[in-house]
Amino acid sequence: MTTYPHASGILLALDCIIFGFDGKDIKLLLIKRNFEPEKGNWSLMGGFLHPEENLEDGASRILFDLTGLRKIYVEQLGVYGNVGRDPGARTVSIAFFALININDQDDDALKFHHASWISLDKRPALIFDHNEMVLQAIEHLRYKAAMHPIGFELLPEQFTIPQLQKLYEAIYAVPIDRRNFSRKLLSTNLLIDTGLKDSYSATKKATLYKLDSVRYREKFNSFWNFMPEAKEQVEKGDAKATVNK
Amino acid sequence: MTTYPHASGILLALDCIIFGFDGKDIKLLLIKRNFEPEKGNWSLMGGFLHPEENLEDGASRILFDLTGLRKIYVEQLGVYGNVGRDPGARTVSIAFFALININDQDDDALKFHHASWISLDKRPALIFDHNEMVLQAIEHLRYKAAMHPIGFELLPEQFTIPQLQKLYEAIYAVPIDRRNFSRKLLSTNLLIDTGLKDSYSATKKATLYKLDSVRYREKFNSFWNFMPEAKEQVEKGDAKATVNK
DNA sequence: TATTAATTGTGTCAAATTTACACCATATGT
DNA sequence: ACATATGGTGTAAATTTGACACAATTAATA
Repeated sequence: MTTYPHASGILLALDCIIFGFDGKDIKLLLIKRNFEPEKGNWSLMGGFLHPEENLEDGASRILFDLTGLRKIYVEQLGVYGNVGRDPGARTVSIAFFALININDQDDDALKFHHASWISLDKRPALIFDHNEMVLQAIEHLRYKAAMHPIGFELLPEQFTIPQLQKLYEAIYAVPIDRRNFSRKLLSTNLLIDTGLKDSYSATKKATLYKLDSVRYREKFNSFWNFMPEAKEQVEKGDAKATVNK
Repeated sequence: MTTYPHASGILLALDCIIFGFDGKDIKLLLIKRNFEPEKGNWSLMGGFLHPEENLEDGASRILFDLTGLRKIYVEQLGVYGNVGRDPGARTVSIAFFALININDQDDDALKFHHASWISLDKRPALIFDHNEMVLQAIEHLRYKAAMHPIGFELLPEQFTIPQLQKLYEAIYAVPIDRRNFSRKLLSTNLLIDTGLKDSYSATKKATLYKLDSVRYREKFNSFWNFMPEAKEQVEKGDAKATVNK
């Protein structure tokens, strides 16, 4: 600090907004804070940046601590630094946006931190400005999903098109036409047919695909509008009409 | 700090990537640093966050200091915090993305800071990780402009469609078809015809429009792909063909 | 003052994309 | 075997985009 005598140090926190998908709803991984201030209240998982650690490494450390997972998809979301946001001290927090496959994480680690997966629409009020962070993260998720096929991080490595569609429908809370979605997705040539079929589905087995990661990186910036216009769109005729004959 | 005894303070810097447009090229506002380390070298304008100041206020303070302007368009771009990025001390820097109308700023303030507007493609190497910040800012500018009609902050309050087109062409370094651009833009109903004509243009006066800010905010998230496919597209026939007769 | 050069504004048509559907296939349980 | 539920492919109409021609306006100039 001798180089910059007039500057004063500030506490730098890292907070993670962690999304998961259970096949039906988008969920958030939240913890019950076990230290003061705000002990016992719901919060994002976070921690302070270590003096000898890079930002993304700090975020990964915190995510590993909570989930037992390495190589989680993380990106910066924004910085929150309003004076007084944390009554304990002047802290500035970097919010990280993380996507994980809900089935991969370590349940014991979760229990240890009093963490739970909570549906977006049932989430409790959070401490400090964590509510704002979550809102920004949701907006970011929608924004990205609108023009890129993202969300693969939220699904197993092998997934079906109907699964991906349900994810998109959850992100936007809007029904999407099955056939148009499928066509658009396939036309990207981003999915590789594994030749396998989903063993879980109760009726006709859906094809399992995996992401062509190389192509995905290359094409990521040839954006497509990925969302259909958000208007009511109920499946009429079609299946119903096929009943009897 | 008594609340968080295990956390240690870190220096928090704010650096601004400032874009301007002179009607032809996108320019960056850079300064010659007048203190150590790296004294005399090209740098982004920056400063340290004050202990009692919000982040955006800090950025605005720094921008005002350099340009003499209030109410500059600013948004967060990202945080740079690699260990060793600043050899003087462990500092973490928040990069801010700013757009200003190049004609508005105060020349005296610029001189005081040894600041210059420099075309993107002629920019010198910058200190620390400022080069990365600029690259990210350019990418951000292109990304945003690809799906939103942005850039109004880079133009005067009243502007013509050809001006806006030149801005887009500068952002992407790609020629755009005049008629298709105009049609697409007008179809958004985002521009209000002021009834006035551009007095500067040498030939036919172009219509001056202003932005419908209310509608702009409302429609911002009904994204359109705003960029034409980036392929060579030369105007053939047309004007040339009109020569003689 | 009529002509020329440069630039702006509007229109048109073909191609590509999107939307809104129908139909068929496959698996399961009765 | 058949009813039911879900997955996969096709197609015609509507909309949007891309690639152009042509007419209008202004200042300089012949």
